[in-house]
Amino acid sequence: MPAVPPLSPGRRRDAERTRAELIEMATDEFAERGYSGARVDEIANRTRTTKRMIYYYFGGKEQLYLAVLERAYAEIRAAERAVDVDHLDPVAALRRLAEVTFDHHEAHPAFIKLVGVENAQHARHMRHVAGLVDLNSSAVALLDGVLERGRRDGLFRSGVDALDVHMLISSFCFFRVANRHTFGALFDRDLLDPDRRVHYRTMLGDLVTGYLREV
Amino acid sequence: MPAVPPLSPGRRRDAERTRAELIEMATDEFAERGYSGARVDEIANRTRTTKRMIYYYFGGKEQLYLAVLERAYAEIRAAERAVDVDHLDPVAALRRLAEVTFDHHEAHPAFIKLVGVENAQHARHMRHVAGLVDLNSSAVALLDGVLERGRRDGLFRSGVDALDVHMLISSFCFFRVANRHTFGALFDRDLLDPDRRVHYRTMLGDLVTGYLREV
DNA sequence: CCATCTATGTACTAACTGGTACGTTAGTTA
DNA sequence: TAACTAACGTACCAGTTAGTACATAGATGG
Repeated sequence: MPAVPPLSPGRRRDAERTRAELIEMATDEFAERGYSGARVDEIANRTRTTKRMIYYYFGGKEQLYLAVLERAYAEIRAAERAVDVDHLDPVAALRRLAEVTFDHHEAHPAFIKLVGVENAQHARHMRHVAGLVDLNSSAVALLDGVLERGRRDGLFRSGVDALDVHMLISSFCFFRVANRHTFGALFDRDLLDPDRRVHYRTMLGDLVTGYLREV
Repeated sequence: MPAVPPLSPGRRRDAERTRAELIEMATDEFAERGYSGARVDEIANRTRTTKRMIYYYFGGKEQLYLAVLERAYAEIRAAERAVDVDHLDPVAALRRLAEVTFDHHEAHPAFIKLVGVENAQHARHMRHVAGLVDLNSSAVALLDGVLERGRRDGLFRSGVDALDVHMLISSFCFFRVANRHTFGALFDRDLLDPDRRVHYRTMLGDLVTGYLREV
């Protein structure tokens, strides 16, 4: 008789699965209702386990929230690493980076909401998540390399800070996702309408490259 | 004996003052803690009156929040009306409009937070505040007039939507205020540092006029 | 100065909510 | 297969919080 797989799919007790399921559902709940609005009971009810397990694995609501933040940023890390801009000319590379951010924001609304939740709390929790600073700094370093290449080639003007460009890209992408509801209510325009997606994606590229171009 | 002023400043019972004070403090509390995070008791404690008055004047937490939202937008309405761009050339007018938005965002962080709170709730309450749509539409109409003038003078390229320009301006200003905490934590840069204020204000003007310029 | 209504304060309650005490079962190992 | 431990579930508690019943004092008109 061959040994059954060590972790069968119908397994009753599976620490990893329970943990992952809690984080998954907690992500939605925290993103949807904010930190204090999120209900521990509701998170548990969405899973196949009980509230008790939140305290067993994480210790409490706050630590669960921290775990959610950590995983959300870890996912972005993975996505950003996939970008390879070295074989593109500076202008195309800049556009590519902006587009990756654009796509990422659109594909991860829950993450965007978590960023909003964190800011509402003055980023108090985020400071406790190790490695975040290094991660994001490297993203800016990548951008800085592209700008440097562009300056050398005489394509970009000098005196432009990479972090400012990153901020510009982020602000455009963030606003489109985060504020779509008030914007829609005030101007009757859905910023996430698929028919306008290409338009805004191109607009962002035009903005960024336009800002870098020599006058 | 002359009659004392009908509404003396030290007046014990003053419905208007009590109402206004409640809205004032509720604005801070809702902006700081979000809708569900805000505590009715805390709002009352910040005023010279009691929680009872919230129910007496507004009916409940939700209606108080609505009153807060309404007043916040009414204040902006007044500020935006003060802008007079007709005597400026299109490029200068465009910069001026962007700067007014920039300044307004910086001066009203509580309002920015309320916008975030509203988006977190899918703008559910905002739809019930009458007159908001007209107000904001007129702001875009103003912008549209400037763009039209610029096109006629051959200064701006055609095919640019006023609402898109408005979105660009808003996104830049909004992000700088709303996300300063996470941005500061991740990149160790305070976006609201007074020393960088002029830089970002100019950057926004460059961005907008650059986007409109013919290539 | 009296009658009346508006504005206000106090003291509650019912429901909610994060957290926990305690018992039980599944998987593992000797 | 017995003993042991990690994983899990139930039932509950204590603190909090939006909302309210009720009493009362200030303003106002006659």
